[in-house]
Amino acid sequence: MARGLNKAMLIGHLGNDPEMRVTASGQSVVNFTVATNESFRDNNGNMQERTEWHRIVAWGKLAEICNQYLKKGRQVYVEGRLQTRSWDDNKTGEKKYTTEIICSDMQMLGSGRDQGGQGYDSNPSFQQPTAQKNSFRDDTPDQGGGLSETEKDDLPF
Amino acid sequence: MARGLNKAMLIGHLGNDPEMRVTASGQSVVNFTVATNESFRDNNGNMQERTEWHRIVAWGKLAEICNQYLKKGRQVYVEGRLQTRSWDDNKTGEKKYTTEIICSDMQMLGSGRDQGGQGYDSNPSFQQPTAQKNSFRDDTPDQGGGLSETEKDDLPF
Amino acid sequence: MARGLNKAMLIGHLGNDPEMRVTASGQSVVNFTVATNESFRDNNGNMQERTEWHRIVAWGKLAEICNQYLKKGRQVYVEGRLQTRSWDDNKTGEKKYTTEIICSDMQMLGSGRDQGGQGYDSNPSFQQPTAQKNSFRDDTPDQGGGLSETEKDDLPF
Amino acid sequence: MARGLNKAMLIGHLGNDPEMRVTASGQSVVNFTVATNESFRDNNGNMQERTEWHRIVAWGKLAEICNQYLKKGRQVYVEGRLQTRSWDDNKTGEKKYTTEIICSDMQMLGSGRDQGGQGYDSNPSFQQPTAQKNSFRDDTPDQGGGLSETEKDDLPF
DNA sequence: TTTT
DNA sequence: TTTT
Repeated sequence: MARGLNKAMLIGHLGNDPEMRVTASGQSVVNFTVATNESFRDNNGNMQERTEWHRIVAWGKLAEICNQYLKKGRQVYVEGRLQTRSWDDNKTGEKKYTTEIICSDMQMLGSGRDQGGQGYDSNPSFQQPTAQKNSFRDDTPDQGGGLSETEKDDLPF
Repeated sequence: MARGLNKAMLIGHLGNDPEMRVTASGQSVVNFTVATNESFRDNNGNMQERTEWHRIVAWGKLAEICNQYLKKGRQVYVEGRLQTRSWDDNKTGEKKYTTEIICSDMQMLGSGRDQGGQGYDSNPSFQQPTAQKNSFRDDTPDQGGGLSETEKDDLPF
Repeated sequence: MARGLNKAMLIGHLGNDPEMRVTASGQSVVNFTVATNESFRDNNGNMQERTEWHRIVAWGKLAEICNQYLKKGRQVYVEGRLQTRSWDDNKTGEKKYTTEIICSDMQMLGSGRDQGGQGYDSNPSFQQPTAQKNSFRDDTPDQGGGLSETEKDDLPF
Repeated sequence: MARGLNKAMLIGHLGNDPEMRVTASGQSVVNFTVATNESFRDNNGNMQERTEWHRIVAWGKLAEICNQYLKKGRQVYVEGRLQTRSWDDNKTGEKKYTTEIICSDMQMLGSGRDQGGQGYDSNPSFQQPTAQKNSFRDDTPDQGGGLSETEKDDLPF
């Protein structure tokens, strides 16, 4: 239920295996990072490469799919909304911020054959997992925003 | 020149007037914030509203258009790529991060009549500004990434 | 539940009032067109304008929101998936095709004050309609694709 | 140079090898189709698959890259704008329409190792082609729309 | 800090 | 920390 648009779309590779946990209220949540690469010609005419790293968060059934099928190195499409969280750094007492993509859609790209996966697509009975944010979720209190403070304290990041 | 996809798309309202400056090398750069609003029903069934704030950076001709036509409160569509910058906080000596959207396309939404603009669309000869990132730029060193360290030190954020 | 990505995103103005109907199975469906404008410089250096027309279809609760709040001339954001239908032209016996955007998200843009609407935003108690495709729908057979042939014959376009 | 937004984004597989030609005015143009797949549960609870076919057109340098590197079966990301063309069917004298995606960005997905390509990524000196629509093009008369009638008659579709 |  |  949006007024306005807040959308991020990435195609890149996972920088680490997904890290999964369950909140106090029983919600699954997964975190991973995705690198997007861009090449451009610098002032001297040489090709340069820049890598941008993105923090991805997925909830519920989508979290479980990410946890089960994604691995470090895997190429993915990720769609979601941008969210900036703040927290107090205990050491310095300062407020810190981090921007994450709250994932609502994920697609595995490539065949998986050479992506370090556990070979799901060599299994003929494999059903490509459906990675759209589970729809019964869309009308429920929004994850992340709707979390109780207890749950927020629980978050592994 | 991308390998992969790194795209953000917003529809929201400016939280402040654009702030423009020119780098040491003569590049125009503008900064502004955009709020996206989302309403959702909380655990108790009450409508809640969440506002997400986004930091927008535009370069070159697009910066000048943003500076000239956008005002606090104006509704806009913004498209760009996500970029996370880090800097050293002089007070604490810590590394800090901020994520921005490097704007490549901007569209003004609504009629402008009631958006605090300077009435550009009451002028019959007005040509809606073209807000696509100036194209001769696409092959040149990418702004933001391609900046010299001097210019980076110069940045007003 | 997608494998792959099939997404269209538009910002434009309605070319007609939405046309609503209910299928034999009781599903609401609405049709309208959206014009997107593009200006470019032609070979002789003159500014030219091109208008592209898009056919939009919405189902269920989203159809009802579109029908209730959208009017010819209104500026909207529309997101959906591309779908090409074919039918047999009775006169010529030939197969014909049309491509539509099956809408999953709609946002009204601008204030509505000068958009020929029925003044919803002058009503202080107005709650901006939520235009995301109703989520309980996402797990049901997909509309449009899942229609019975009877319903398809029924479609008003 | 847009007023409004007209964007399509696909991830899918090529249904045929790209077909390339050069217009009378010397512009390269390439055509290919992309299939996007969607799986959903039908009224009887069985998994169904739907395939949607999209017609892609690319111009200029991007056409040449598509022609050189894409093959039937290859997985790609395609971004572009929707354009509906009409022509007179000589047999029936009727006007017919087709909707295409005028490609402005293309990314090859997966490793290419198992995608029927000519093995470009087994070549260590291979530089991933840059597939963004050539940027000097953005300020020139828009391809497709800016074509002379002669060129349009020439088009191979 | 925006907007409805 | 990914990938080509």
